[in-house]
Amino acid sequence: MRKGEQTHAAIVAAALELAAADSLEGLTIGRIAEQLHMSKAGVFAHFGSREELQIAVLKEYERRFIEGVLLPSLKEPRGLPRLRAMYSRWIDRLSVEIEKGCVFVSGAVEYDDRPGPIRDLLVGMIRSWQRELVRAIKQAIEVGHLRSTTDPYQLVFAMHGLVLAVHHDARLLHSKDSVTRGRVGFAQLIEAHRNVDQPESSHIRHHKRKEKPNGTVRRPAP
Amino acid sequence: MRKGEQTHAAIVAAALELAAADSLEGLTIGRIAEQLHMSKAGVFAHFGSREELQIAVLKEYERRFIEGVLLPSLKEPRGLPRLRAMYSRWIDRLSVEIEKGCVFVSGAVEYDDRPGPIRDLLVGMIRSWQRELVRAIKQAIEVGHLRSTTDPYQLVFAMHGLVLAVHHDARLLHSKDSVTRGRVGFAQLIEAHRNVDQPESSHIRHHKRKEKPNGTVRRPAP
DNA sequence: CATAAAATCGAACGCGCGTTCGTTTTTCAT
DNA sequence: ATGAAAAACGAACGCGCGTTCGATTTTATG
Repeated sequence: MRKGEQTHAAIVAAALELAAADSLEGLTIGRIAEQLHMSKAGVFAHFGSREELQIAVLKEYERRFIEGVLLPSLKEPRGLPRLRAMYSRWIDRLSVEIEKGCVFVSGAVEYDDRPGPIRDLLVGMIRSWQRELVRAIKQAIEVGHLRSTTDPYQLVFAMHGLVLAVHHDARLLHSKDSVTRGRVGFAQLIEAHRNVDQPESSHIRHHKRKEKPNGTVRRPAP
Repeated sequence: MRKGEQTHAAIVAAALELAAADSLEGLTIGRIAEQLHMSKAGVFAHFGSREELQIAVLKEYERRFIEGVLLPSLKEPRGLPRLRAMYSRWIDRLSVEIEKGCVFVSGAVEYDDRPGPIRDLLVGMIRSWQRELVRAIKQAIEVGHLRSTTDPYQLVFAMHGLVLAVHHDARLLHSKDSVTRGRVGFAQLIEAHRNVDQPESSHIRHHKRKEKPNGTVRRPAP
């Protein structure tokens, strides 16, 4: 049974690569089989349907995103440093994927009108990531890095827009400096919401946490 | 020969509708024929190839965009009013298309990796629109509404990102207030680049134009 | 009204797709 | 080493696609 899992993983890996280039909907069992020197039926047997294969690809993509973007950022201190890390690694990942294409971006467009399990999965993943961003922003407000007037989701909205613009300018318009523009845009965005009273570099954060000893501060009363 | 042009236009109109829902690449001659109660061959004969049909659809889309977004905005006075009108009408158009889908947005993703005449046409159209936005921003700087430190294309980049985010949140995430978020984001963006010395409402603009009587000011020395 | 031209049709072709199924090969615990 | 289980195969099916082509209908002009 070990061989099975092995090729299963190889198929997902190859499919992930093809999906990046041609999007999830462009995935073709024949092309995967060709790249792996297998028969179509051999590839097919591992999943039972093309849709199951697409779902496996999407889940693997999210796994890598969490591992490469979210988890390392959580090691940064709460507030702006962590938020900056999340955005920066997000852009980092995108700028690598720009050569091939990004499954989240192309999937978002392809499945915005195609109901089904794939769409549901994709929406769940993006919502989950946005929730993490909102949480990080709320923490940045709590520790005083961002103004309390900042609307967390509005900021996520603008950040997401910048990411989409980076993808658009780089892939469609072949712009060389789209990644730079994405970073500049974020810097300006943060500057506009920065709390001038309490600079980010101060270490008051730690004192504050001692004043409020209960660990998790998410979900302040609405 | 009059009947020919008539059905030709009807085909383009129907195709435009289908392309909005399923994107340009999802266009199907069979579906168009079905909707028009015609035969596939009858539809096909008007264009000679699917690609020619897609090109016709794209050109028609641009024609409507120029007519509905660009031209009315040019009637607004130069500076912030005109820039605001361009963005506002852009969003207006998008919020109508949100029900079905936007050809520019889906096309941008579908053709970012698919060379050919359609991609070239799409890129040309988007570049052209961005050029108009850059020009409007430069004028807003000249008349003193925006700070001279404003990087025109960086602002276009951020605006485009907001538009993409509106499309994304509305179509994929079914967000009710994505259009509002798009407008708020733009307002914040403009506020960040506003020239505090010279409020938009002042009419100094006219005096300035008398001082510099040469009509077109585009392309200041680089 | 006749008639050439233009428009539309219906049937068929080749293609690649996902999927099915019986067969064959490989794997792996005994 | 052996035999059952797992994995991979090859051929075929049905489907919808863009496209072709000869026949047919409709249009517009003298």
